[in-house]
Amino acid sequence: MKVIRNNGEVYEGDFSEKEVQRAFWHTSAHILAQAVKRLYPSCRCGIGPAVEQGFYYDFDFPDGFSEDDLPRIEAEMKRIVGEALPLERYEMTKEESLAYMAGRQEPYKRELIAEVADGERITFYRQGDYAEFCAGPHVENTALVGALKLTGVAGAYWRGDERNRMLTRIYGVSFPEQEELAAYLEMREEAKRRDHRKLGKELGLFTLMEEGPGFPFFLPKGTILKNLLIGYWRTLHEREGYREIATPMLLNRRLWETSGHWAHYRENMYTTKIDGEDFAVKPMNCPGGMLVYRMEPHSYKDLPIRLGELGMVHRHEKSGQMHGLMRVRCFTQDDAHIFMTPEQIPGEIKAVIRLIDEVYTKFGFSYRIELSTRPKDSMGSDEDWARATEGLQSALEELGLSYTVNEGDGAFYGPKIDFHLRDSLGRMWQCGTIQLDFQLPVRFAAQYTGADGKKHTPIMIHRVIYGSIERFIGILTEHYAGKFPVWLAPVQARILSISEKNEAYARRVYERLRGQGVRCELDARGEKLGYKIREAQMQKVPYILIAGEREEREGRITVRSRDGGQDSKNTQSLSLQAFVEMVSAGQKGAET
RNA sequence: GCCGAUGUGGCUCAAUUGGCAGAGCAGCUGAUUUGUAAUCAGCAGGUUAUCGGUUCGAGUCCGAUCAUCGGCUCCA
Repeated sequence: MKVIRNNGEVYEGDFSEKEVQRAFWHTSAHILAQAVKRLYPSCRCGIGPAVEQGFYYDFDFPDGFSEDDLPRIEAEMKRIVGEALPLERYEMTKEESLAYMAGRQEPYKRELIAEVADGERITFYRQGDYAEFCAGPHVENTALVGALKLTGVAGAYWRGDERNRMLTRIYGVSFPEQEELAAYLEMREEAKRRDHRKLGKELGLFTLMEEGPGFPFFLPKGTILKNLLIGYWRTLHEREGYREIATPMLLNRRLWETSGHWAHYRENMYTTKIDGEDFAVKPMNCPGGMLVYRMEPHSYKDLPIRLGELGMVHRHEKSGQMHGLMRVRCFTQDDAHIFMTPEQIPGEIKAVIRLIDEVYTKFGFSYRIELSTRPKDSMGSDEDWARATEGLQSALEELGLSYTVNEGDGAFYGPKIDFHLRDSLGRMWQCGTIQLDFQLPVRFAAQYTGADGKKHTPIMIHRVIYGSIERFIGILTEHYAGKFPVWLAPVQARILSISEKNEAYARRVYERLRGQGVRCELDARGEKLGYKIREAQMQKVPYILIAGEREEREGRITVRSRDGGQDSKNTQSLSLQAFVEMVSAGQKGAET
């Protein structure tokens, strides 16, 4: 497939190449715009780039737009593909293109052109009756788009700024071949099957109620999962020299003024007045941790002090932002605050990065790292920010990790390293974060006595590994498609009786396994075996144990796994002791 | 918060142009005593998210509110 690059050069490559894909999708976006302009001449065009999976185009429809219009547009796009229009690249000066645009109702395009430096050449691409100011690259002909589908409509602010007008964004995907589109749509279906909101309901993990939008209820099985994650976390942190604390949920306004939250984070905080005093529900754990540190004097010999806290925080997120367990209004952070001397910064940061890597690797995640720098609304001196940012950056570089820089995305008190994990739909979610903070210790007048006998201000790290246990559970659920490894499975085994005759034996097996610490359930209902197996498999219980007459005679059980059907690979006859050993081998996952 | 969509028993979904709210699964009762992905029959379950309006009549049309979904913006 030939790609016309913006310098006029023609490059030839396969659709599997990133550059060709982007050009292909970008051309698809132009076909979308061309179709829309043919059907809605009064519509104004914004921008239409290629994205990770497909493309979109932003339009300003003067008369509004609804999803029902998509089929018409899609049909027109197919017509344009059928017309096999060649794409032609040409240049104009800025002045020429502004003059050209003046005759057309395209205020958004004009705005973009006006920002180009004077005297610079501006490229346009033309396909049939449609031409557009565009930096390319493009594929050479609309006929190459063999399969396309418009996948959705959404509002999007012009240039991503919420003060601007909201445009209508139309999303689509396209491929050279029909089969590739079919494969893509099948992938989307699989993602839906893995959706943690669906699985969370089916597996009885959690629920959300109208009475508490954004405040998840953990059901018994979800609570087991949560507690197992916490147990693993505690083991790790004990090994790493952390001590755990628990600070109050509701604290006086004065504390939040000291920390800066009252000034910088107020719109996200739940507040209340009690006996004439303002209180806030904690949106972060750090001020509580600061108070604990400050409670008694410290020597440099005590540092670093690592205080862990599984703290539940509440943040009033705007209504449109909630998303299952991934984005909620109250969540448990696996937080810790590390107080240290400046010399200890590199070692501590690297230790936290290694710990995060250990945990993510254990669950089989690959992750993306971002370094976020000083935001507009922040406190502290430029010098401190520079030192803190440099500290994080050099730790990443010494460990040889690749990362991207996210300008202006830091916390208001310091820069941060973020770790992002992918959900089943390919959306990235921030989980782990390491934030270096020179501000809070000063604001709280935290101190330690140095070797020189003088008072010094410690440096502080805020860090989380899971990020939010809620979000982490959401991602884990999608990652495993609900089939949690044995050590994490809320129910590890379900014992099925075959008839009333062997109910007593099934019950004995159940009691015995429970006594040995296996998380199990008994299904002794008067149903047929096939029915019970079906249910156990749909619940994704790792081991399905059959306790019938034959097993009773031999004092054994038949073990069937949750995957696949009945065959020798999938079923085996075991003694109870052998089964317990098998589970505890899987249980090893809980250890570090 | 913004743009667009959706909201019917616990769950998944029906209900012609506005005309008696229905099914499957789950639940309960009974029968069946079952050998590897759904045994049969009966019963019960609803102020159609909430509030208001139009109409002889509203699940259906209109308005507001709430929640959810796809995005934007923001974030763990």
